Amino acid sequence: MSKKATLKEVALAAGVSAQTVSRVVNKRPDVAEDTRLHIQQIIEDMGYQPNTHARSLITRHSYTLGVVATGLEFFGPSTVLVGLQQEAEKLGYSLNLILTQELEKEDYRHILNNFGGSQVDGIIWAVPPVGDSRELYIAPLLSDTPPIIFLNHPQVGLSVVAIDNHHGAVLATQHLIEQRYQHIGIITGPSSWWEASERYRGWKETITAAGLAFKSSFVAEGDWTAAGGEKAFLELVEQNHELDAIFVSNDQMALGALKTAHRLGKTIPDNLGIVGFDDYPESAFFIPSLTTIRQPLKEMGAAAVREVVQMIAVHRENQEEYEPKTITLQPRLIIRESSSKRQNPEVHF
Amino acid sequence: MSKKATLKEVALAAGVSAQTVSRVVNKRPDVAEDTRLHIQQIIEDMGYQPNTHARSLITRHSYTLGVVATGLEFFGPSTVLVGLQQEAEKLGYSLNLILTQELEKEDYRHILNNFGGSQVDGIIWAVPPVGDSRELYIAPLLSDTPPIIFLNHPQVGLSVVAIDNHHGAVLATQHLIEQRYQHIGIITGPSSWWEASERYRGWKETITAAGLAFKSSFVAEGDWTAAGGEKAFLELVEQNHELDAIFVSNDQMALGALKTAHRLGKTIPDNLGIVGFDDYPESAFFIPSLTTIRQPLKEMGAAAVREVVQMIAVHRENQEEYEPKTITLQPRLIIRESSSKRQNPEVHF
DNA sequence: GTGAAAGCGCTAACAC
DNA sequence: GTGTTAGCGCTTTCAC
Repeated sequence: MSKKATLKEVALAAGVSAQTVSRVVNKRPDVAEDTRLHIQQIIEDMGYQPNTHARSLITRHSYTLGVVATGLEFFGPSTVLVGLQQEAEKLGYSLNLILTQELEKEDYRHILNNFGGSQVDGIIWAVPPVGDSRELYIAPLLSDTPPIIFLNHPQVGLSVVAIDNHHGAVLATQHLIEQRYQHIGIITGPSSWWEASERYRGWKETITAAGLAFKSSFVAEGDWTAAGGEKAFLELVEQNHELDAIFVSNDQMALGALKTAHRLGKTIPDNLGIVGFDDYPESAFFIPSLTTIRQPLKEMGAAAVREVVQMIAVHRENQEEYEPKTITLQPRLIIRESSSKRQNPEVHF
Repeated sequence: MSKKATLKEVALAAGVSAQTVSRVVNKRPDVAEDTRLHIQQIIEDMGYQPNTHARSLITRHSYTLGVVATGLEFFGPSTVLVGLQQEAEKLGYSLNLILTQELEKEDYRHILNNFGGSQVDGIIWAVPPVGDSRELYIAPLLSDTPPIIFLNHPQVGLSVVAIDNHHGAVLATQHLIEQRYQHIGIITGPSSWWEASERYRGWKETITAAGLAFKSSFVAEGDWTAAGGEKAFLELVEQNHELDAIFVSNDQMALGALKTAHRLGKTIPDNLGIVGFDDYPESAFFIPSLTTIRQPLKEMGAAAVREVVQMIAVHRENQEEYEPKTITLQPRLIIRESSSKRQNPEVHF
């Protein structure tokens, strides 16, 4: 009982050869029905579980996916992880999880080496690109790694699943314009983040296209946290008395903005319209409830797993490279109180 | 380049035996310094990575921990996971992550079987006990599993790392009493959850000990969500006009309560004191900011990993069982605006 | 349908 | 210090 049963032991107990047991375990058709039933019974009785390591040693695949992630304390990344895990489980894969703290070069090489030894069949890169870090690690990645897919991460010549951050920002800004706000500022994420700059781009293009004023003082940089949002909000309103709406690049910073607006006696949405980004579960319960952009996070995780499993299959059959693919998912606007001027009926001229 | 180098190939290239290379890879002392340097160079050149599966096949340990978790979309569980992963990495272990959706029997057996085959050295059970589910799966666990540790999960005769939920509730309730609130209600989590009932117990004992009124109408059950908190809050205030404080069993439900109080024109903290539980990162930015109980979640994860690694070591040396241990971590009170009566100076008679 | 032999990549035990 | 032999638990190939 204490020691695990092996294939050989099952074979011995069943009075057949190891191969026959192997056939039963792997559901091969070429086993007599009697034999199969008999062996299945013995397997059940002995509580036999095939050793996946021994198996993968010979089959060359582990049915394990390596996931490199970060910021799991936050809603976004952890929701993506849920999507990854659920889809992986559905497709018979398990997940080997690595978290990074710092986003520097040394780290990455180490992680990839690590995956090299642990025989993952594919890698899902769920660490956001910050600054020029992607230039740093792209080179060592290209040779000798299993299929790899990047999440929310522009990569030339590699497969990517991304949410259309630019379009999300456009939706948010357009909505504010439709609500007849005229002077629309932005609180961005850290400028070194790709996602932050995409959202900024969407905002800027939209207000410019609508003929609204663009001033550099309309832009304040936050750090994704509520505290940072508070600080950026103060900067913005102190420097721009005319501002009547702000697109905040995530919900946490928007919460900081909401709180500070409340403290300053600015009425939202009447004095000031606010739209966030992410759709935290709590955002519907902020005071006032927060209009925001919902991202299909679980779907992104699931799509990444599906794609990388595809890549693995192709990689195995033909030795040739898989055609890099970019899958883009669309976010959508969730309208709540923080952006709906009450005295402004929904009339557009 | 495309095919991975093996030990044998390195040995061939270095003109030594496989064994010697193995010694170098495993940092054994009994290798001549010259040989070691030479081999290390070749290893570097060939980009050799030892195959962990082959290794664990023979050493009998995989340096992998199985983690069974759920609710990773939420702050608590995902923060615990961060603690788990960080400590695991520190100790040279990687994580094999399984998420459960439903908390029923079938599921569990399947998961454990799965771990059986994938050669995890230990298991961390991070799924909260709900109802009598623990009775259902405890039996099959006991035989034939690697060392296992439970998080926030009472288990007779097994190792556990838990946060003292009861004490946290005592802290919260005592704080409200010190603030001179007199009629203190509670919004609980689902009664089938162990954590919820522990918090309830702490509240009840504390108000009773203080000689305050206990009425069954002072208790409303929520479902951990903000929407549930809203509903429970309405029940509570409609049925008890005298209520002047509520201990809410988590911050999300507290947020729902805060919003509803605001809508009903109840002033917090003056009309009504609120204390939450969890200390979400956002709780400091709620309106008003939320007094709450902070749990050492990362520490819990880290402690669990340390403990299970201990258990693995003992399990390997002496065949005898490891002495089950219960590690209890203390939460602490974080005082903010939602519980501090302004007109009430801190005078105790 | 079933079995025997060989070997995946590595390390344990022992020889020298 | 270093090499040789054996074998972890499994699947593949090929024989019968």
